[in-house]
Amino acid sequence: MSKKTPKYLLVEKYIKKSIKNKTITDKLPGERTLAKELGFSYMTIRKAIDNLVAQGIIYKIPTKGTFISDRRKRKRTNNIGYFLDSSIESGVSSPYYSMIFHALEKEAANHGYSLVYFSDLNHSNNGDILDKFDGVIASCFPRVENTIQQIKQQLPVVVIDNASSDKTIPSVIIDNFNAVLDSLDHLYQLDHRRIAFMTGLEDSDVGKNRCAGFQSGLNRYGLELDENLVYRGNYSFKSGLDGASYFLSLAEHPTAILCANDSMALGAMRRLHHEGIKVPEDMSILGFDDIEVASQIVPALTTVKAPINEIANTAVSMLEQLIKGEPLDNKHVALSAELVVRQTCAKASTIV
Amino acid sequence: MSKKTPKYLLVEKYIKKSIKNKTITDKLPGERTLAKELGFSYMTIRKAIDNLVAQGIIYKIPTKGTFISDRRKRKRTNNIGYFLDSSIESGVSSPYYSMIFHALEKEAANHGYSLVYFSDLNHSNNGDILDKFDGVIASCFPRVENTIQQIKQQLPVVVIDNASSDKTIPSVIIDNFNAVLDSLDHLYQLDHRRIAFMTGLEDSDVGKNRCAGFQSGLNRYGLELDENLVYRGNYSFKSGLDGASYFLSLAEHPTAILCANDSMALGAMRRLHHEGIKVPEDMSILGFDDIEVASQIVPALTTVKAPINEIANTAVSMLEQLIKGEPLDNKHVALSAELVVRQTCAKASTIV
DNA sequence: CTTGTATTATGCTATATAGCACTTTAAACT
DNA sequence: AGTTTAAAGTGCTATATAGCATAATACAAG
Repeated sequence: MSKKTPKYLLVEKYIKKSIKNKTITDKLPGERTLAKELGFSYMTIRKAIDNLVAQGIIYKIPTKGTFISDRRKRKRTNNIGYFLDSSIESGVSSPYYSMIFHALEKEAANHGYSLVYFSDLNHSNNGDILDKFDGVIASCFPRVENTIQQIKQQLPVVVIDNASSDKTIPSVIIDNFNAVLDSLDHLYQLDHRRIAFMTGLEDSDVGKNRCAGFQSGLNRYGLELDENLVYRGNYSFKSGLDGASYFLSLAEHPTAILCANDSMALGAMRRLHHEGIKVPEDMSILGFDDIEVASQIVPALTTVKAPINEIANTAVSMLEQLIKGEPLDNKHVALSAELVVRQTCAKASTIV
Repeated sequence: MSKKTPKYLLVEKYIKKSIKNKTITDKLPGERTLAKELGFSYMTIRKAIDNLVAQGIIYKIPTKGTFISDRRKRKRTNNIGYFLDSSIESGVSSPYYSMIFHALEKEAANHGYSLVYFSDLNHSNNGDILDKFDGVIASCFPRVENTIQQIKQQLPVVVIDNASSDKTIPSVIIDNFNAVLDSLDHLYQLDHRRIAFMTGLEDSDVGKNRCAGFQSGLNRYGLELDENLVYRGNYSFKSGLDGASYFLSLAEHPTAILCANDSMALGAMRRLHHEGIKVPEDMSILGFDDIEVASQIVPALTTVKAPINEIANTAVSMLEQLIKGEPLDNKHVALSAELVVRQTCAKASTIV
């Protein structure tokens, strides 16, 4: 095939093979030794080795020797990848994730990294998209755990939104449990007793913990969980619409709806308005996330403010440590979120 | 400083300088010639040249010679940069720009590129951030023209949102003029005669053309431009708030407000609601962009839908052509935007 | 005017050799 | 036992030289 393969290429191949076969495990023989062993001249061996160094396969320390590169020591790209599954509705342009992305980008820039958003491991024409990154921050959902495992094989990963079932992967999440607990508390203080809950997807920790917080809050006040007052949504505006319709179809309406995110709260508000039910006079609404419009709509939405900047800050710092090979003090961080009271919750009316 | 700079480094420096000084313009002298000229040995010169090749500064063709790399022939990164000035409020997480970003990312992925958002040329720790890109799509505003010129020196650029004053830079923009004309038409058909206009920043083409469209629409119907009915906003929610306050302070209220973007429309609606003025019964509101919430709020906003996907599609395709060195048929593309009628515009009430 | 051949220039491969700077190790000397 | 010195090993720089493969050019022959 090739007319004549240069010797230095043969040497390269030989060394590569030796590494793969683990004939060589850590340190290569000295250049002069190798030259004698293989029967080529010193300078020829040198050229081969220099090429391998350029390829990042091995590295040299003068006066010490030549060593096999470990994966971690690959060339720095100063890029961080942000992975968000493409099945998320409107992806990184959704109100919540666009805030996350923006905060991550700012924080990454502060640490000297560029942030690259990707939602697919395979869309890169040439080679692995992961080669572009020093590390990855991923929004974790159960359906995406496989992908995250793949990424983990090659790069340091920090997971946000949900912890991974693989507890070796560091995570930065929101303390959803207590946030929902606080929300429910707020409604209880306003004399609400028939409080409905509009869940998000319950496959994830976020969903589960928000549900658990709701359940636990009810318990605290000695209220029973009425399954009829739980609507299983999917975080979308439309499911907010549908959820509200459902609650209105009940013989006894709830007096308040606690929504697992703001988009559903918006949907609920719209449907209620359409049905002539006033928020907050006739029905209180409480959201989660504090997306930008929450404070802009009429009436302004009472909601839980997700600590976006802290999430970004923490996640990027953790990832940077991993990239540098430093150990983490806390692998799993849960940040608390504050309720921000605006206009969509009022005293429960006695007439329902 | 350095104990002893190796000769090959001196040679590298010398060659680099020669290229910069244009002492060498296209082709380098032969390796042997250079060796004689500089008084170093052939192999030393060779090493220097090989390094420069590795750095991508020059390239060699056997039997032909060694040549200075054209910037265009640098190594492909398969990244596209998206530049959005950091002075844009909430940047890429703003409702409009997050849609743009998301659409660009999808389109870039379709073409095998990753999209990297950046808002600053200088935040990269090591080296030029532009080295990471094959080309750049930039949201163009007057205050940013300098930056775009800098980028243009190194990379192909396509500009969106506004055309650059440098007409050699290809652009993809919205036909704002006709879009506003259509909006005004819509209001006129609903019998509005006192139509207010809430402008965006008038430093850019977007702002100017939306104003011009407004002016021209008035002319078409023989209406006078009443300067009192123009409020100069800045695209922010807050300026929508303020603009509405201003219009309400007038002795004679307008019957409709045409807003240069949706965020201001949202602001206006909020203020109007606060003042007890019903939309659309008492006042019609018309926005621009069709951000996600526009269709979700109550009442749903009548607005102009920006052709986000077409913009992304066109811009990425154009940029790809530039990257490949192919010529463009149309350097400047203007896409038309459609009015989408929802619930915030009604027949003008006779009583004002 | 074409054709074939020789020359020349180019970068590429390969080898041999000499010395430098630095670190580790071993030996020699208090 | 501790210190000093010497030797060996490492990768790095530098040079000289010989020949290869290819392409362009020049030149002579037909």
